[in-house]
Amino acid sequence: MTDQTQNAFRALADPTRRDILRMLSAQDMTIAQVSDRFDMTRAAVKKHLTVLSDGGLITVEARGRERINTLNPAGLAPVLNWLEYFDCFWDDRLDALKTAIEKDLQ
Amino acid sequence: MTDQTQNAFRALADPTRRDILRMLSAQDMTIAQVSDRFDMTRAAVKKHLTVLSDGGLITVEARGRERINTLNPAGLAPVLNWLEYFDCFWDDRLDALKTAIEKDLQ
DNA sequence: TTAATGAGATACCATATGGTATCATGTCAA
DNA sequence: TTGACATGATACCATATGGTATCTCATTAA
Repeated sequence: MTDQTQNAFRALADPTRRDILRMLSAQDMTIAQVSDRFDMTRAAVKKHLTVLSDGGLITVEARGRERINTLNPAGLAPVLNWLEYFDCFWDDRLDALKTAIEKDLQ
Repeated sequence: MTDQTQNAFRALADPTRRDILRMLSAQDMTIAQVSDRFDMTRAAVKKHLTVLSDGGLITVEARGRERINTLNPAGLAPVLNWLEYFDCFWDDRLDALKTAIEKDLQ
């Protein structure tokens, strides 16, 4: 398996990082903008962004003295690819899965 | 989101645990059987199985003095549910995603 | 009954992780 | 030029994590 698979799974393992991804899905943000939404220091948020970048889930682009963080949905590919391996089980137990999803949504 | 979401993502974050899930997709296994396939102690494997169980990704059933570990595909539901949030981006960038998946498969 | 065996429980260790504080650097604006 | 500001970098801390060793318990087989 590629290293990206591990890096992506690791990046997704933290709830703060998953929240950041959702925020970035709405709009690109600077580090300061992301930090404003969390009760932690900018340095801590910066660390999370580095992990997300290592996982290929975001891209960072310099714009003057700012750094624009952008969601990179393609970075989820290794994760989806790994999960696809279990598709055959979902065929068998699709009903149970759907029920579980609906329950989780409640 | 439910606690199961966090527990499931955390369980998937370790490569050993992902390997265990793939093994269990082929057949149910006792702790000893799983341990035989890894270069680590039974106690370490047992810890991983506990994390997988906490994440709802496997079920454990006692049979005599053995414990049968079984894959629970439905436990992936919270993960899939979370990932579904990004479906709208995949619509936009489906080609890039497919390319990324194919690249990851190589 | 008595070992042998599969698993659970606990203590312990090294390192990774998530966080802070602090200082340095580059860039924008007056 | 000179601050002010967004970010980078480093050192440091507490706790989580992945691992081992060891002991105990329950069950199976001789």
